[in-house]
Order: sequence, then structure tokens, then C-alpha cells
Amino acid sequence: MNIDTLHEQRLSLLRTSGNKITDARKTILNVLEGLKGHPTSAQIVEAVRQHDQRIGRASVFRTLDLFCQLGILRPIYHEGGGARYVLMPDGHHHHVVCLNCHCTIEFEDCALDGLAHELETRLKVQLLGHLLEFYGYCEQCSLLPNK
Amino acid sequence: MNIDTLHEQRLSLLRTSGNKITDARKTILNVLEGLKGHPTSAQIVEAVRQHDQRIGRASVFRTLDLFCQLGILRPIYHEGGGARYVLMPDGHHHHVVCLNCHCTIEFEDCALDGLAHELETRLKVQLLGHLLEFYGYCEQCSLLPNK
DNA sequence: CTCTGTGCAAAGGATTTGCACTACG
DNA sequence: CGTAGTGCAAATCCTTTGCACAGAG
Repeated sequence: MNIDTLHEQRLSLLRTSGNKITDARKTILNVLEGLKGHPTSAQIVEAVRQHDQRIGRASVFRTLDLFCQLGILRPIYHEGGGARYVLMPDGHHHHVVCLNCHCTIEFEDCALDGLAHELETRLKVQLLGHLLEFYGYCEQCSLLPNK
Repeated sequence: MNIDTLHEQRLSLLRTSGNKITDARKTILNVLEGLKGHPTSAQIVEAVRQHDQRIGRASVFRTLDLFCQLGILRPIYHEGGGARYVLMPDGHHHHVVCLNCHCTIEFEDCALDGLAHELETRLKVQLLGHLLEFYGYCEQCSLLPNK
């Protein structure tokens, strides 16, 4: 799937869900698409500010909440002050978190579609995506004593 | 696996990792084991307070961080002020979150052990557990318009 | 034209920190 | 006994809220 297509899809999801497409929201979406990894809200606010001085802090938070509600974004929490956010490129995201140094390693995996379908039937829910997080110790940290 | 055994395992993990077993930590562990679902830090602080008036707020936060580092507990973030915590009974936890009403549905699943082993080999990491979160709309919310 | 979204500034909380004291091992 | 852990209270910082104005549809 093409990046621009994804971008367009997200914008049209905004529209079809009854929300408006504003400059602030477009800018924030662009910023999110440009940031790598799992940025904190503070990093996002900062990046948005650099992009467009006029966008207020509050709007960033409101927009992040909106994106989360639409399933475009997921909040995660990795110790240390504040939520972090992950864009869900194709509705899913997978990573390994180190409990010691808190680094994250992303990986691809698509073994969960079957389970997703089963759950939709069994629990009568409608799923948009998933977030899979393994935790443990990364290569370096697993070599330390006490681990 | 027996509940008491799990409790003992957690305590001995504290000891073997070079931490001390104190009254405060024992109380907080008991409280966590007694709470259902995905309590917020505020709920945990409150529950601890009811259990033992003398335990300070800061100690609760420090202990939660410690438990997270040991892999006993995982922080998650579900919109709406503050982290939530999930005990990892056997090192894993799975749930579905509704993006609209924010309810959660827990389910059992053990299809990830194979993937965990593969990742351990491929990424050279040492895994303790995992958290799998599906998101979408629950039965009631998926029937609403705009969904 | 109407109603949703925005920016600002201030309020409100939750979490963290520093320090003297306690108690685990 | 020594060091890790604790409780308290204050400081800090993130997030939310209220309101008048702007702009999308």
C-alpha cells in the first residue's frame, strides 16, 4: 500500500466519520506521518509547533484523541512521563520492548488475521486493528547480570 | 497454575532480582492481585490506602515502576488521564478495546508462543511475555450509525 | 449560514523529587 | 550494620477546560 494512499484514506476517514478536514488536522497528520518510532505527546506538540507556529497545544491533544478514536493512532505507555503514540499503518503494529533500557524493536507479523476473524464472530465485535507488544530484555540487556 | 504459587513466584522474583521484600511491596502486590480489570494508578493508590493507611502515594508509584521493570505488571494507556496497569498472570494478556465506549473484553489466546520463540532466536532477545490488544467497536457500538 | 473546530490562557491534577527516617537482610 | 526503601510535602509538568472567534461544508 502506497503512503499517499494511506494519507488520503486517513483524511477521508475523517470526513466520512463526520469530522471536518482542517488545516490544523492536516498538519498534525503530516507531522505524525513524518515522525518515526513512538513519539511522546510532548515530542508531537514540539514537532507541530515547528511546522506551524499558530497551532495551539490544546488542538494537538484534541486531534490526537480524535485520531485515536478513529483507529488511526494508538496510545501506548512505556514508563516515564506521558503517553506515546503509534500510527497504525495498516491497522496493526508489533514491537518488542526492553524492560531494562526501554528500547523498542519493531517487527512485521501477520499471523493474527485468523484470530481477528474468529474474535469478530465469537465476540460480535468489529475490529479495526491490533497492537502486539512483547516485553523482555534486548540482546545487550539480556547479557547483564541479574537478568 | 495456582494463585498462591503465582504470588510466591512474584515475591521470589523480587528477591532474586536484588530487591527487598517490604511490607509496602507485599501490600501493593496483594492489592493488585485483588483488583480486576485495568485499574488506573489513581484506583490503585486509593485501594492501597484503604488497605494500609500508612503507605505513601510515592511508594505506590515507585513500586508500580519496579513491578513493570520486573515484568510482573504492564502499563497501558486507554485515553482519559493516566496510565492503567495490568497484572500479567502467566506473562501474557489479551483484550479487545472499544474505540467508542472504551469498554474492554478480555480473552484467552495462546497462539503466540511459536512466534515468541522465533523472535527470541531471530532478534536475540529474551522475552518474558506479551500484551495483545485488538481495537475496534464492541457489539453495541458497532450497531450505531457512523460506524 | 450554522455548527464544529481553533487558539489562548488559566485551572486542575497526577506524578516526581528531595530528604530524613526506618527496616530488610 | 549498611544500604535500599519509605513517607511526607512541595515542586513540576502534562493535560484539560472555558470561551470568543474563525472557517469548513
